[in-house]
Amino acid sequence: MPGIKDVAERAGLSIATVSRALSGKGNVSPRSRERAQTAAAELGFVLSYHASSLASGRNHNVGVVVPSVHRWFFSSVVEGVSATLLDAGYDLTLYNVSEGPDRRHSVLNDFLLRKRVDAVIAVSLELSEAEIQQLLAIHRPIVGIGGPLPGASTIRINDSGIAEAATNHLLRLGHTRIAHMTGDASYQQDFRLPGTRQGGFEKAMAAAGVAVRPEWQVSADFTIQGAYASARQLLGGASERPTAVFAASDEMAIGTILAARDFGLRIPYDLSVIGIDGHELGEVFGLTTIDQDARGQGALAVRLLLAGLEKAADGGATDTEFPTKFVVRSSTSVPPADTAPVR
Amino acid sequence: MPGIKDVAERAGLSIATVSRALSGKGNVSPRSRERAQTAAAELGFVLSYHASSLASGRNHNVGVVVPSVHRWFFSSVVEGVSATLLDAGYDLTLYNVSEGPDRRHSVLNDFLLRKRVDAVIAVSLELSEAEIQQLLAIHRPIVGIGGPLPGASTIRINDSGIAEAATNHLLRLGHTRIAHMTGDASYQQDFRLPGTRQGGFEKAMAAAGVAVRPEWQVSADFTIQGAYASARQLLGGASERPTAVFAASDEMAIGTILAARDFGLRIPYDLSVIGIDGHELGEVFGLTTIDQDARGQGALAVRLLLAGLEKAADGGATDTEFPTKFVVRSSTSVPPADTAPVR
DNA sequence: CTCACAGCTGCAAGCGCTTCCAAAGTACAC
DNA sequence: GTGTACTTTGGAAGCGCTTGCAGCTGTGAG
Repeated sequence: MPGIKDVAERAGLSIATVSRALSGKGNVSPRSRERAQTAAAELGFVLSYHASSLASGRNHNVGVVVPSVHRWFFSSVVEGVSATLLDAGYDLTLYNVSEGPDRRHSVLNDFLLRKRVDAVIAVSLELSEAEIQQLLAIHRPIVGIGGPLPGASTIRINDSGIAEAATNHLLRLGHTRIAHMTGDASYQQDFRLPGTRQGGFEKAMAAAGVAVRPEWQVSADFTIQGAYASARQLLGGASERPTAVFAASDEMAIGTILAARDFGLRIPYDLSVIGIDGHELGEVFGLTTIDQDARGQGALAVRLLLAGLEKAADGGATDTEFPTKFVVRSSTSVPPADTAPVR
Repeated sequence: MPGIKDVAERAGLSIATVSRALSGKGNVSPRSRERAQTAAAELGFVLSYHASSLASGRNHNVGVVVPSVHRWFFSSVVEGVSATLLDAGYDLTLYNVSEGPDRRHSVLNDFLLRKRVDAVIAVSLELSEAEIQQLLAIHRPIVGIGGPLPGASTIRINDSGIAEAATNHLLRLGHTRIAHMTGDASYQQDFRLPGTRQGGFEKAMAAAGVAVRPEWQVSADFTIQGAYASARQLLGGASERPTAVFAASDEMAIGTILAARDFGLRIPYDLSVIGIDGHELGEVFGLTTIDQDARGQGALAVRLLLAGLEKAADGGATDTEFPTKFVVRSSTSVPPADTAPVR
């Protein structure tokens, strides 16, 4: 394996100059730069990552901690992060902590803290106070996406606000019998957010003077299949049926639609459904939703981090609200005429 | 930040002994080990990743190259890989090359080759001859999953065989009007496998003496939404309708089911559908499928790699066929009675 | 009691770069 | 021609560990 020394010899330059030429830092005459690059190319030489990092103290590597890359939101974010990082010449070290607190703990201790990363992006993690302290203690830029991370910069959407907007959309259409499917991920403690969306729903309902019926408040695990099961209960029960469902995620909205179809309910004539996310499948189901550009959030997170890294600015924690977009499709409309089906 | 030196002083040992104690290599008396560990813990010291790597020549990091973490198969594999690597104390550097050949090229050149990884796992990548050579040239263990990678070890399922099995399942039920939805990902050159599954389908059909109708051979991009669009064409056309569809992936099978429902077709009475994958959503749709344990494949890949790394065995390229499992649910049954709906 | 051997330990030489520093070269104005 | 202010260059000191080597200690056998 050729080393920088070999390149230097071949180019007739000193090691120092080759280093500067190849890394682009410092002043090097165009001629020297050219010669260094040529020599490096001829030898098939690339700088050793570890040696560079050790000597310079920089890693060009950011750690991304996610609950599970297998889920829509997280994999979308990771795609955005990945593309942006790669463009910037950074590596992405992925920590998929789907296996619970233990895994999370070992990741924090054995990996992140081992100075391997210049920065970390934490997606929707629910960390303990101690864990947050650990993270902050390594004094590296951190940004949290979609989850509270006291002390660090965060990117989030206005969960409460969009939940209100979604609910208001239904209310304005004339619905009063509105169910809400909230996210519940007790089986996996890493999730976040149910609260705020539910809060927005309740706020909008209260503002409109419409009662929230407890039996129409259901929950699911954010998956299509989980929502499907919950929706079957909601819609198939002996009690009165809602005329609209606001699901806290598109996947849950889709699960709801599937369940509704099972009962012969037509969307949107018999039941309106609205979600949140901007999931690719939304189009197939004509799903009205509020699009949060997950990839965009990932990309933004990287830009924030890199800005922080370049300036070495400890710039304090900023809290960025990411914009969302209301997408009206065909899954929502006015409620059934007054002769609505009520068993 | 404390260094190993500080630990050594505090423990009253030499740097060398502390290093051996903490890394677990070499002979250290239990007493020294204990003291080193205590001192390290007290100081909150962790070995520097880069320094260790530089000095030892090992990285404890494997690169994973995938076309897109946003897709079911890939994210499943990554989860399996991630969990297994984390257990083994390795880092996972993710290269999500969804943006085409350019991105792939830069990943190979600027990242993987920079000696940052001890090994690489390539998932379903369609690499050029030159790219494969590059990969092999770095002399690190490589394993390919679900894609041919001449010269490297691979893990794959018997695509042709399971496609035959799926087709035979339909044939045995009495179907003769069988459509096949094959995978086509021209928009993204990184994918793999359409060929072999389609081959298995044709083989089974030929063996049964059943004609393959060209108009019943459709393709989609492996997504639910793509398959939905294709299936609408297939099922809504003016021509005769098949009584069964074998889709090359579960997501495409689900897209097909959704399209069928749009036309009022009942599954499986009017149309049988079978897929391949073992997708979580399969249960919701009662989808008959052939389960390839994607997580398991990822885990196996890691085990193969680590085995190779430990032994420094150049062990030669092995080709492992990963077992699959036929899962019969409710989306397949006998074809409609002879008075089948034919327009 | 001595010797061979094995287990421990510490010294010091790197691993392959980056970057400080000082020296040398270059350009321009006076 | 001289002085000033840059730009460009090379020497060399690390970055924070790992590990070969040699010395030291303790053990059991002879």
